[in-house]
Order: sequence, then structure tokens, then C-alpha cells
Amino acid sequence: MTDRPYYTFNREERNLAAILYHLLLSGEENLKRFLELVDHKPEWSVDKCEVYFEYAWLRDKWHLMDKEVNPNEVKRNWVEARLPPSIKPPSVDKGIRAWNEFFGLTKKPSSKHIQSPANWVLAGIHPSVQGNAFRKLAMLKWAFNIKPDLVIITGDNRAVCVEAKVESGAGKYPTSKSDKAVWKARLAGEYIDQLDCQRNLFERVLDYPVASPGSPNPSVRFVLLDNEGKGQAVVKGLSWSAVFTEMKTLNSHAMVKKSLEPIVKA
DNA sequence: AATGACCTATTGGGTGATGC
DNA sequence: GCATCACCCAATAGGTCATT
Repeated sequence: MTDRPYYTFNREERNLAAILYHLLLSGEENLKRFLELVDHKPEWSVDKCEVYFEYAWLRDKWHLMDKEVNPNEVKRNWVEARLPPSIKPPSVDKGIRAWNEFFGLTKKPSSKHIQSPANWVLAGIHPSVQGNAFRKLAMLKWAFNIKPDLVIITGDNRAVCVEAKVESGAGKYPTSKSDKAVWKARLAGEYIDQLDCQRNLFERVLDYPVASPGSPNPSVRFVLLDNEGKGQAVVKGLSWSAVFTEMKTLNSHAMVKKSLEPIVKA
């Protein structure tokens, strides 16, 4: 079983992303080199940048709202400020349970807590919500569920968002059979690309400025990191070999260098 | 080559019982 | 009035396999 070390046949993309995370935070040059590779000019000096693995900001911001004097009021207002104008959930006097039920929590809706959009049930969302409005509601829900693999905060309202893949491609939402059926029944249009969900998270939910198409210096640079490095229309492509070839491993454990040998270009 | 169905592993979060 | 716990629901990613 131990005739060869695991790193010679590891196929887990999170493992590669974790090695990259380690490198970005090691030494002085790697983060700077990485930002150059994705054409992102930081507003802060690199030592002020923040680097995160599995970025679940929204989920944890929601949790933080429990510290408020009136969490339910804060949460309700936060969500309603981000709904399409045509969507009118039940008013405060109808109670918390009715509000949760409007968003599909029909089996066991809480009467005490405004529940996280992460838990909304697409099939149960109020039948008045159709088409584009339904699509936007679903994307708000998914914004709470997704966790971009690697996020670098590079200055006020500026960031790099990296989705890492090894063998599989970027996914589509919805994912379950039942939710796809609901999607079609509500006339919500094409399925949503995983990268579009990430753009929605930053640009429509977290209020980072939306870049104009083809902008050379967008507020948020979206990167698809995989074996091909081709990217998409507004998503910068980057390959594992390109990025690891640029990283210095001087201060890393020997295993890091051995792991990357087959990937790095000679 | 791309898509969809189905599967496993894992996680978050709400409820209600329990004990202090 | 609290933590803590088991339990349950609902979700995610990504793998395999069959189909197109």
C-alpha cells in the first residue's frame, strides 16, 4: 500500500488549491507574481492583501448578524434590500413563520428565526414568483451556498476570485433533478454557470462594482484555474502548470517541491 | 465531448429534550 | 435562562456510468 507516496497520484483539487494557498502566503514574491499572472493590479501593497481558502463570507456574515440587537429585523431588511422589486414577501405583521414559508420552507419553517437564504427550497417558493424574478431569487440563495476556492482581497472593493478544477469542469445550477424540474416549470431560462454564480455573489450581493465587459482593470478579477487554462468570456483562464511554474518553493517543505515536479514546466 | 441521472461524503442549521 | 446534544432536513461537490 505504501509503495509510492500519495502525492504522486492525488487527484483532489482541494489539495492542489491548498498547496497554492500555502505558496501564496510564503515568501515575499509569490502573491505578487500570482496577481501579475491574472493581470490584477492591487490597490493595497501585497502585504496588506488578505488571502482566503474556501471563502464563505456570506454564510459567516449571516451568522454574525445574530450579535445584533434585533437579528431578525436586520436579516429581513438585508434580504429584502436584495430582492427584485416585483417580489413582495409577507410584511412584518404577518410574522416570521409566514416570511420563511414564502421562501419555500414549508416543511419545518421556524417561527422564531428569519432563516438563511441558503435554506430556501426552490420548489416551495411562493407561486407568484416566476421567470426572471425566480432566477434572481435562486441566485441569491446560491450566493449563500457557494464557496469560491480561493479569494484574495486586494484593496477597497477589489478582489480576485479563483475557481480551481482538476478533472471536472465548472458546474451548472440547479444541480438536483427535482430543482431542474422546478426551474423549467417556473420558466427561469437557461441553467446558471458556476462562475456566473460567483460573479453574482460579488457584484450583486456583496456590492463590488460591476466591471464593464472587457475592462482591463475590473474591481473583481474572476479566474478559472484548471489543466487547460482557457477561461471564459469574462473569466480569466490560468493553468496549474503556468501558476506553479511561477511560484517559488524556497521555504517550503520538501514534499511541496516533489508534489509539483510533474506539473511545473522545465 | 457533453449532458443528465444517480451515488457518496460531508456540511450547515433548525428543533426540542435535557441538565445546570 | 443558558449550553449541549441527538435528530432531522436540505444543501453542496464531485465521481461514475449511460446516453446523445
